[in-house]
Amino acid sequence: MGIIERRKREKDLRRELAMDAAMAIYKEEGYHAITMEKIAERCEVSRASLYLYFKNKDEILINAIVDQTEYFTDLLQDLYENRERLKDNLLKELWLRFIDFYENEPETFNASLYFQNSEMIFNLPEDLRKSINESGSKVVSLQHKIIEYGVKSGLFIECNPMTLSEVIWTSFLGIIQLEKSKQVLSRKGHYKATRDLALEVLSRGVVKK
Amino acid sequence: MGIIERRKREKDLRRELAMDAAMAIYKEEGYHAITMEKIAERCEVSRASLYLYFKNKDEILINAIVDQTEYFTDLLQDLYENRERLKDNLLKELWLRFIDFYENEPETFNASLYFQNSEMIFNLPEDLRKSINESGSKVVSLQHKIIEYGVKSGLFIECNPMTLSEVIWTSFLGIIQLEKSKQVLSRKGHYKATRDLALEVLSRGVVKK
Amino acid sequence: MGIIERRKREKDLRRELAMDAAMAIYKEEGYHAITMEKIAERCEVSRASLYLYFKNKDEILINAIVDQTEYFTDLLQDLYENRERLKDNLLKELWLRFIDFYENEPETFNASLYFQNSEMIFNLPEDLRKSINESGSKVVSLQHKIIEYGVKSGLFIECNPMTLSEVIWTSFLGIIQLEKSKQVLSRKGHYKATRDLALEVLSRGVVKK
Amino acid sequence: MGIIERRKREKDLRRELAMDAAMAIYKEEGYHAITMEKIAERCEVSRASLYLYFKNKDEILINAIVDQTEYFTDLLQDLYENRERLKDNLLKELWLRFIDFYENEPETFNASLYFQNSEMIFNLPEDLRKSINESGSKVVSLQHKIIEYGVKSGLFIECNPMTLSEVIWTSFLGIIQLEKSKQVLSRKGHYKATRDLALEVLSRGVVKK
DNA sequence: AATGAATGAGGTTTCATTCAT
DNA sequence: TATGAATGAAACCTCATTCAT
Repeated sequence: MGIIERRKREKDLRRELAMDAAMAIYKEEGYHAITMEKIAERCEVSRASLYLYFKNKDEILINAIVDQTEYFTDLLQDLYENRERLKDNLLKELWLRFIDFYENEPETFNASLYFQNSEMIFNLPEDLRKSINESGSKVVSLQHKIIEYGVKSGLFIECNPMTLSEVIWTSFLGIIQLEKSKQVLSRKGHYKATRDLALEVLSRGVVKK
Repeated sequence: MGIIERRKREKDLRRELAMDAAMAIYKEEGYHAITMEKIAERCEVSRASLYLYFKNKDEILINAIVDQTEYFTDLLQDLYENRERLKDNLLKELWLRFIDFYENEPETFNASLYFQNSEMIFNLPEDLRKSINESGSKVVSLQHKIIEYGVKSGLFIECNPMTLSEVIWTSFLGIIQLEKSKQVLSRKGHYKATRDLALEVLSRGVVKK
Repeated sequence: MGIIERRKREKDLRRELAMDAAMAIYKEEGYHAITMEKIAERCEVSRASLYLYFKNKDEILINAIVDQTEYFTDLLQDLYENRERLKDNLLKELWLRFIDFYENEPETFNASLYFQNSEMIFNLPEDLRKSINESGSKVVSLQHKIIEYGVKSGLFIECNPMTLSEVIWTSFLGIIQLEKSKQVLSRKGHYKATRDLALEVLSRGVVKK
Repeated sequence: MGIIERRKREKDLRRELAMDAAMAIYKEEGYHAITMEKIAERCEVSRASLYLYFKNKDEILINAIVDQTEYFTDLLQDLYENRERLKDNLLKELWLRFIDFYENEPETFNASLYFQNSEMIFNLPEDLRKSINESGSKVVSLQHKIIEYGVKSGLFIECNPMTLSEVIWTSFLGIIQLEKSKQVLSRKGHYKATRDLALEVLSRGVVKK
C-alpha cells in the first residue's frame, strides 16, 4: 500500500516538475520556444519519459494553467464567502486578490492570457479545450457573484453587475497586458503606480459614498 | 531618374503587398500559420523574391505592425491638436478614438497587440526591436500629452499624468483582450456594454465635476 | 517435483496466451499494429513480463506461426497415412485438406503466409530462422511424399513429384492470396468458384484417366 | 521554353530515381526498412528534397507501383490486340507475359503483392488508394477479356471466363509467392521447373484438343 | 530582378527493451 | 517472479533561408 502511494506521489511530483519547467521556459523564452527536449532537460528525464506523464505537449501546458488557476479560484471563493465581513472594502479586496494571483503566479497568468487569446486553442483536442474553458468559467462566475453582491447591497453604483464585473476585471487585465509588453520590449514599467491609480479611479467611479 | 524612381515605387508596392498578406493570414488563420510560402502565394511572387524586399520573415511582420500603427497615431495627433476645442469631452473623445481604431482596423489592432506581446520580439535583432519600440513610443507619448493637458488644465483629478494615461489605455486594452478571448472560446461577448460602462466609470473617477 | 512441473505448465500457458494474443491482434488490426504493449494488455501481464517468456518480440511471432502450422501438418500426415485407401481421390483429398486448413484457421493461414513472406524474417537471429524453416519444411515434405505416391503409383502424370507438388500447392496459395487482396480492397470475391474450377482444371491436367 | 521543359524532365528524373531507390530498398531489406533517410541517401539528395517531389512517403511507393504496372498492362494489351494471330498459343502467350513482367520487374511485382495484401492500404489517403485500385483493375479486366476470347472461340474448356481467368492468374501468383518465401527463408527455389510444369498442367486442363 | 530547387535544423511522437525494486 | 518506470533510437514532416541560373 505504502509503495503504491509513494509511487503515485512521485509520479505527481514529476508531473508537476514538467509543468513548472514548461512554464519557466514560457516565461523566459516564450511559447514557441517550449520544446519537449527543453522540458525534458530541465526535469532531468528523457523526452520519452514525458509521454508517461502526459499524452502530448499541449497537455503539459494546459494542465499547468488549469492546475494553477485553482489558486486564483480559491482566492475569489474566499472573498465571496467573507463578503459580509469585508463589505466596506469589497472593491479593494477584489483588486488585492487580482494582484495576489498575478504576483504569485505571473507565468500562469500570462500563459493563461496567451492561450486564451491564441489561435492555438483551435487546434486543441476537445477534452483539453473543455478543460481550459471550464477553468476560465469558474473564475468569471465567481467574480460575477462578488460584484452582484456589491451592486445589490447598494455598495456599488447601480448597473448591470455582469458588465461591471467585466469592467473591473478588464482594467486589471489591461494593466498586466501593458506591463508584459513593456517587459518584452524592455521598456521601463510603472506597474505599481498604474495599478494603484487604477484602483483609485475605479473606487471613485464605482463605490457609492 | 524616372526609372530609378519607378523602381523604388514598385519595390515599395511589393513590400506593402507582402505586409498586407501577412496580416491577412494572421487574421484568417492565426500567427502560427504565417509562412513565407503563404505570403508569397498571396503576393503572386516566389518565396525567394520576398527576400529581395525584406531581410527575413520577422521584418515583414514588424514593418506591418509599425506601418499600420500610423493610423492610430494620426487619430491621437488630431485630438491633441484640437484639445482646446474639445476640452469639455476630452476623456470621451479619447475613448472614441480608441474605439475608432479598434473598429476600423480590428485585425491590425489585434495583430499588433499580439505581436507586441509575443515572444517573437525576444529574438529580434536590435534594429527591428528599435523600430517597433519607436512606433509604440509615439502612441504612448501622444496619449501622455493629451492626458497631461487634462490634468494640468484641471479637467482631470490631480495625479501623475503618465500613470493616468496608462490607466485609461489599459482599461480599453483589457476590454479588447477579453472580447478577443471570448471570440476564440466562442462565448458570447458584451463588448459594447462593457466599453460604455467603462467610460462611465472612468468619467466618474477621472473627471472633475 | 510437482511444483516445478506446475510452474513449467504455467509458463507454457502464458507463452501460448501471448502467441494467441499476437495472432488475434494481427487478425483484427494488422501486422504493424502488433506491439508489446497490446500483447501484454490482452494477456493481462506487464510488458516487462513478456520478456520472461520470450527473448524478444520476434520470438513471440515466430513461435505463434510454428505452433499453429501443426494443425496443417496433422491434416497432411493423416492423408499420407491413408493414401492407399484414398488413392482414387488423392488430388481431391489433398485439395480438401488445403481448404480445411484455410477455412478453419483463416487467420493463422493468412498470418503465417504474411509472416513467411514478410521482411521480418530478414533480420531474424539464426535460431529463429531455423525454427520457422523447419516448420515449413515439414509441410513441404509431407506434400511431396503424397504427390510422390500419386506419381509413382501411376495415378498422376509422369513428372518430377516435387515440382508437381509445388504446382498444386501454389495454385491454392494464389487463390487465397487473391481472395485476401480482394478483401483488403473490398472488392467482391469469387473464392469458391475459383477454387472449384481450379480443382477441375488440375484434375484434368494432373490425373491420368 | 527549353528551360522549363528541361526542368520538368529533370524533376521527372528525380522522381523516378526516388521511386527506384524505394523499390530497391524494398527488395533488399523489406518494406519496414524503407525510410526517407535511406531513399534520400541513394538519390544523393536531402530528405527534405524528397518532399518536393512527393507529398509523403507512401506516395513514393504507390507511384512506383502504379507507374510500373503500366508495363504489365501494355504486355496484356498487346496480347489482346493480337489474339487472332496468336490464338493457337493463347494460354502460353499469356503465361509468357506473366513471366516477362515478373522477371523484368520483380520488385514491382512483389511490392504490389505486398501492398495489396497488407493492412497498410487501409491507412492510405483516399486518392492513393484509388490510384492503386484502378491500376489493379486495369490488369484484371484485360486478363478477363483475353480469357473470354479463348472460351468464346472454343479454344478453352467451357466455363465462366472470369473464374478461369482467376484460376490461371492465381496459379502464377502462387508460384511467385512461394518463390519469394523461399528467398526469404533462403531455401533453394525451383521456380523455373514449377512454372513450366504449371503451364503444362494448365494446358492439359484448360485447352481443348 | 526573379525564381525553382535544395537543404539543415528542428519538432513531436512511438516503441522495443532494460533495470531497480 | 513480476512490474512500473525509464529511455535511446528512430521515423516522419515542416519551414526559413540560400544559391545557381
